[in-house]
This record gives sequence, C-alpha cells and structure tokens, in this order.
Amino acid sequence: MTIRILIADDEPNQLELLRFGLEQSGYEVMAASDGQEAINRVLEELPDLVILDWMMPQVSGIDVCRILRGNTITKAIPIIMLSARGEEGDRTLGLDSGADDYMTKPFSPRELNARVKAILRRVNPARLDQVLEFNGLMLNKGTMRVSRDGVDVPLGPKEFKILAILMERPGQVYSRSQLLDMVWGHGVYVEERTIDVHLSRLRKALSNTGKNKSAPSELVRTVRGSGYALATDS
Amino acid sequence: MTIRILIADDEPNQLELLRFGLEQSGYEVMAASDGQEAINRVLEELPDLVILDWMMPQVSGIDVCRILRGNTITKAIPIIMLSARGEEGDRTLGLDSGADDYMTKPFSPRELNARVKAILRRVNPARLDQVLEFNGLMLNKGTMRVSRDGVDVPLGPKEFKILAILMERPGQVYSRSQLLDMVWGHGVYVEERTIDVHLSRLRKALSNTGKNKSAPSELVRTVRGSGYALATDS
DNA sequence: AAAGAGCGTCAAAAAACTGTAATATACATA
DNA sequence: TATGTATATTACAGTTTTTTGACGCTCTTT
Repeated sequence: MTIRILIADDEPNQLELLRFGLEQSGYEVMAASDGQEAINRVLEELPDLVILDWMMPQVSGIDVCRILRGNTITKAIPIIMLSARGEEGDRTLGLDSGADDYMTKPFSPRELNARVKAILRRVNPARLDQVLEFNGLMLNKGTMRVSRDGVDVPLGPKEFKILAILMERPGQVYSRSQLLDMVWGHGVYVEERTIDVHLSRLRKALSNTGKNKSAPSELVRTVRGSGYALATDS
Repeated sequence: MTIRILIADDEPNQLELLRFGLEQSGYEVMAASDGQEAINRVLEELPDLVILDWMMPQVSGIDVCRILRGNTITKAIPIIMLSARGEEGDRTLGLDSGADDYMTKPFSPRELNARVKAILRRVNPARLDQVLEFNGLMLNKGTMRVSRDGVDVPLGPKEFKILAILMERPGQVYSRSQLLDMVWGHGVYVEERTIDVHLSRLRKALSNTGKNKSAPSELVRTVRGSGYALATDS
C-alpha cells in the first residue's frame, strides 16, 4: 500500500527535484506540468497528497486548489502549496484557497519530507507509523512487506527482523550479539556466525531486486570487527 | 445483495473496459450496446446505477436519460453520463437532461470507481458502508454475503468473519491469536492451528469461484511465523 | 429421528526457513 | 608479500511451520 503523491509545477527542474526527494522517501510520484493536467491527473489517479506550485501559467495552483476542493471526490485530498519567497500575501491567499500547508521555495528535501509526513499523519495517522524508509528501501511492519524502488523483496522472518532493526536507526552499528539478542531473544544459543549467513541472505535478496539486479546491494555495510549497519553514504 | 450496474455504450471496447473495471470493484455488471436495449434492460433489471455513453446511434444517452427520468419506476435510479473530451456543451446538456454525474473519456478505472462510489453513497449511504471491497472481492456485512467477480461465494460464519476482518485493512497482517480473539472472542480456548484450517477452507471457497476455478486463489497471503493478510500486490 | 452444515482436532505431507560446517575471499599488519 | 584473522558464500541436513484431508462431534433443519 504505497502512498501516492502528485506534484505539479511548470518548471521542469523544480519538478525533478521534488520527484527525486519524494521518491527517495519511498513515495510513488506522479507529475504534472500545468494546472489543467494536474486536475486531470488528480481525478484519474486520486493520489494521497497533492503538491502544487502556486505560480503556473493558465490555471494557477490556487485555481487547481479551489477546483479540487469543490469536487466531492477530491475534496478530502490534502494539498501543499509552493511559492517563491517574497511573493507577498501568498501565505494568506494560499491557505484561504484551501491548502493544508504552505512552503516557500527554496526548501530542503528534509523540510519537504517533514511537511509531507506531517500532513499525511494528520489525515491518516495509522498508515505512516509502521513504515520505515531508507534510501528507496521501504519496510512496512503492518503488512510485513519490504520493497525496494517499489519492487517487492521477499524475505524470511529472520531477515525481516534484522532489516527492521537496522532500519530503525540507519547508520547505527549493531554487533552480532546485539542482533542475536534482539532478533532471536536472549537465552537462545546460536553461533554468532549465523548472523553472517543471514546477512548474506538479506543482501542477496535485496540485490535480486531493484534496478541493478546483478550488483551486490550496497545498502548494508559491514563494520569489520564490530558488526553491521545500514550504509548511510552521506 | 450485490450492487448492480448497467452500462450502455455502442463501442464494444469501451464496454469491456467499463465492465472489467466495475467487476474488479465487485459490482455486478450488465451491458447494453444501444439506447433501446439500455432502456429495456433497465426496466427489466432495475439496476442500482446506470452508466450511459452520450453518443449512441438511434437513441442517444441523453434520450435514454430523459426517458428513464420520465418513468416513475426508474426515476430515482442514478445515472452517470460519459462523453469524449471536447464534445462541446456536453456538460451542461448532460446534467440538464438529468444525469447525476458526468465523466469525460478517457478516464482511469480508479476515477470511475470513485465516481460510482460517490454517487451510490449519495443515494443510499447505508448500503455502501457495510460493504467491503478488495480486488474483485466484495463482502456485505448487512446481507452476510460475499461475491468474487460478481459470483456468489458461499462461506461459513467463521470464514465470513475472518474474511471481514482481513478486508477491513487489506494487507495488514493478523496473528493467529489476534484472529482468535476477534472472531471467537477472547476467553475461548481453541487450538491456534484451527485458524489454519479455517483459512484453508476460506481459500478453497474463494478459489472454487471466479474466473479461474482451478487456480488456488492468491487473495490471502500467509506470513510465515506471523499470520495472515490480504495479498496487496504492492 | 435423520440429514446436513459447520466446527475443532489430529496427523501426515508439503513447504519454507534455519543453523552449521566447510570453503573461499577480503583485510590488516608485520 | 606472507600470515593470521575476520567476513562471505555455499551446500546441506535438520527443524519448524503451514497445508490439507479425515474424522467425530454438535447444532440446526427437515
């Protein structure tokens, strides 16, 4: 159950920036480059969230917003409005026209993500809390599914749990005995090397999926002498 | 009591597209390929909703609409009118002639479904709320009936309840003990493995129905070590 | 009272997963 | 570069979990 977001902006660069940021966070992104197209696509796709640029030729973001709010079917879809800093009075106008939130450009992917999450949480709290996301990887505790770049990754119970732990704190290094405790529960005697095997399996499963099938996934990092962690490359 | 929809379009492709989309959503679909046939079938079948193509030879969608509105028996049946984008003045004419909603082709199955749901809700809110739908499967809490692709699926009370729970949150994984609590009520002692048996029965019942009778229905997913869930494909 | 439907338990069979050991590879350091 | 140590990978046997058919029981309907 992926969360789907429609972005509308007449400037291609901005559009790509938005798309990249959102896809990195595991959302499914649809794009429109003008207001009319935005309206059509919203009706066709019924996304979970719409992000509109306020300045668009012909049909502006404000117009789109009003139209969507006027339609029974799209009334409830939350909207985030974008505008360049300095455009005066926008805040008021944007919110007046029915947007749920308002962001001035430029903004960081981090900020974008925070806003999106906040809005989605307001609308549908349950749906977000059990989803972990990292670098195109998405793990849903509720449905017990993992996907990479939108493609389903089948995992055994142990691998799933290990990945869940790693994803709770990306970058954090976990020792073998820590993982053993957290996944197997303490008081269970298994060889520490067993962890290695499961990590190998996890890696294989991850690399069998996604864009570059052959390449060994660089998502899990080995810390020699210490343990494993999710590879935060930044 | 399944919800029954009549579709009328002179173009066979369009007709099939509509039929497929609606059946996927669990409605029972009847088709007519011209206006006269549409009128006859509406009178015979008294469907819950009629979807009309605006351009049809001889008796057009508009005509059908007017005629149905003029008849006491069919007066209250909601109508959705379809037209190709660009046909001028259609919107006004369509709505003037008494249609409840209006859709321009092409549209996505998703949009179609949203419109249909909106209209049906407007007409009879209660009837829709106790209906759960997932991937061609339709479960009606009121009538305690389940259908798949429009075909009735006979289920025992236990199987029905289990399916109802699963369908409330498609994809959500429920553990055996959760299901035991929710279906049997807590404080009842039954083997957890009993759940397995009922799920097997449920699956069998589901796969004995629908298009591919022989194929084991992939609707219910087993999550090894955890429980069961409806199989959301993403 | 008989027939039928539904239910819960059991157990055999199938399927999926796990842990270990053996082997290969990589790394750090002398 | 050689060496000892840490990690990766593979194969396999063992184990756990799930699936499914059978059976006896109860409750409802005829």
